[in-house]
Amino acid sequence: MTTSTEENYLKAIYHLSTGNQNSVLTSAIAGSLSTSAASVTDMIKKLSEKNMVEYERYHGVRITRKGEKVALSIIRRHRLWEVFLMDKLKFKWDEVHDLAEELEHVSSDELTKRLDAFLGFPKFDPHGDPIPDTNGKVHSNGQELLSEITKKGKYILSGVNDHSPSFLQYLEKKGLIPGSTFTIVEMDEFDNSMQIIFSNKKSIFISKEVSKNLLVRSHE
Amino acid sequence: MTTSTEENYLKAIYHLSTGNQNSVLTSAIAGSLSTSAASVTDMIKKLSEKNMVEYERYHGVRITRKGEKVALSIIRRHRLWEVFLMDKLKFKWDEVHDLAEELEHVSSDELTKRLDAFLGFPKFDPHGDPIPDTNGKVHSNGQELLSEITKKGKYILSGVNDHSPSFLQYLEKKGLIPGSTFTIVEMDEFDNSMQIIFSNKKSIFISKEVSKNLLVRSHE
DNA sequence: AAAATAATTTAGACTTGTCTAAAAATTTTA
DNA sequence: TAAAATTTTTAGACAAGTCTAAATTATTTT
Ligand SMILES: [Mn+2]
Ligand SMILES: [Mn+2]
Ligand SMILES: [Mn+2]
Ligand SMILES: [Mn+2]
Repeated sequence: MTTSTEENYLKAIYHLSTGNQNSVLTSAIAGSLSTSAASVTDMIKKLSEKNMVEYERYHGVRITRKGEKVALSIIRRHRLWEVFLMDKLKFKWDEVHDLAEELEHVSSDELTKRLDAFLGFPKFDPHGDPIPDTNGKVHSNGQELLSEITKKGKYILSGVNDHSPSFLQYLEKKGLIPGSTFTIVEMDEFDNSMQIIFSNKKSIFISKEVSKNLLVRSHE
Repeated sequence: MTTSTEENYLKAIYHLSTGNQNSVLTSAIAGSLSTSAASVTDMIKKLSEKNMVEYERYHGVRITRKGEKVALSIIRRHRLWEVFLMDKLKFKWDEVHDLAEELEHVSSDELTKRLDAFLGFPKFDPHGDPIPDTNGKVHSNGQELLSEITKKGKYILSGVNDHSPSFLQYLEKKGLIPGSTFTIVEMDEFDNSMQIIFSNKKSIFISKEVSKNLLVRSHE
C-alpha cells in the first residue's frame, strides 16, 4: 500500500540515485519535487518506517530494494502510458509527460500488463527512455551523453534527459527526435559546442547546454 | 477546480437525483458512498459554498446546473474508459467499473476528447449506459425497466442498473448481455417473475429481484 | 399535541501532507 | 580550528477528509 504521494517521492529518490551511489540529500529531493525540506524530512521518516529507504539523520537516504521495486513499477506505468498517448491518441512527445504523471498512479498490475500487450510490448518510451520489464529490470542500452562523446562519427539520438515541453519543442524544430541519425563533424575544445550534420545535409550547432541533455548511441 | 472526492460526491448526488425531483437526503448520499452522515454534511457545505448544490439544513440538497455539468463530465470519462478497457484491453464487462472509477479522475478534457475519437465516438458503455456528449447532454434512449413492462413480446437488453461483478457474472451465465434479444412468454401476477425465451429456444425464468435491474427496449 | 423515534448537524478528534520559523547539526571559510 | 554560513530537523500550525458521540431538528406514534 503506497499513496501516490509516497510513489512520487520514491520515483524522485530513485531518479536522483541512478548514476551515483551516494546518499540522496534532503535538499535534492525538495528541489526535485518543488517542496520544502521540512516536508521531505517528514516523508522520509515515513518511507524509512516502511523500509522503502534507509535514513540516517542529517545524511540523506538510500533507496532499498523494496523501494526501488515500487519506483520501477511506477516508472514502467508512466512510460507505457506515454507510449499509449503518443502512439494511440496522437499526442505530441512534449504533451505526454504531464498526463502520464497522473495515469501512472492508477493502481492495477493487470491494467499495466494488458496495456503493455495492447501497445505491442514496447521497449522504449517516446523520449527514448527504456521501459522497465515486469520484474523491474531496466534494459539499459549502451547510450551515452552526447556531451561526453569524444570521437567524431555517426550517432543515433536515443533519448533525452530534459523532458520539459520547451526543450522538446526546441529539439523538434531542429530536427532532433529519438531515432534521428547524424554525424559529428566538428567539436570545439573551448566551449564544448559541436557541429552535426544530418543525412539530408542540413547542419546545425549544438551547445554544451543542449548536448548534456541528449543521449546517443554509436550508429553503424 | 474540483478534487476527486468532490467529484465522487457530485456523481453520487447526480445519480440519486435522476428519476425523482425531490431533494437528495444526507442519509442517501452516505449510503451510496459508504461514508458517515457527518462526513456528508461537511462535504455538502463545501459543495454549497462552491454553488455545486443548493443546501437547506435538515432537508437535503439539490444539484445545480453547475454541479450537474461536473458530474456529467466525470460520468462521460468513466464510461469512455469502460469502453476502452473492454474494447481495446479485452477486460470483461464485470471488471471495468472499478478501474474506471480511478481513471475518471484524470483531469484533461483533451485526453477525453482524443479517447472518444480513438474509440470511434461510442454512444453507450459496456453496460448499456449512454455516454454523455461533450456538452453534457445524455441521449437517453427509450429504455424501460424490465420489471415495469406489461406487454409480452420481443425485447432487447439495453442496459443494467446493478453494476456489481456478481450480478454481471450471473447475467452472463444466463446469456443476458447488452444486445441480447428475447421474447417474454409468461408473466406471473403473484411474484412478478417472468419467463423469457431466446432466439436459440433456450428459456429462463427471471425474478422481480433481477428484472428491476434490467433495462430493455422493445424490439421490432 | 405530547412523547418517542429517527435523521441530521455540531463538536471535537484523528490522519495525511503541507508550510514557516526556530533550533540543531554539518560544512565551509578564514 | 574556531567562526560563519548552510543544511537539516523539530516544533507548531493548517487544510482536506474522515470518524464517533452528543446535541438538534424533524417525523412518527400514541
Ligand atoms: Mn515522462
Ligand atoms: Mn518519458
Ligand atoms: Mn461503471
Ligand atoms: Mn458502466
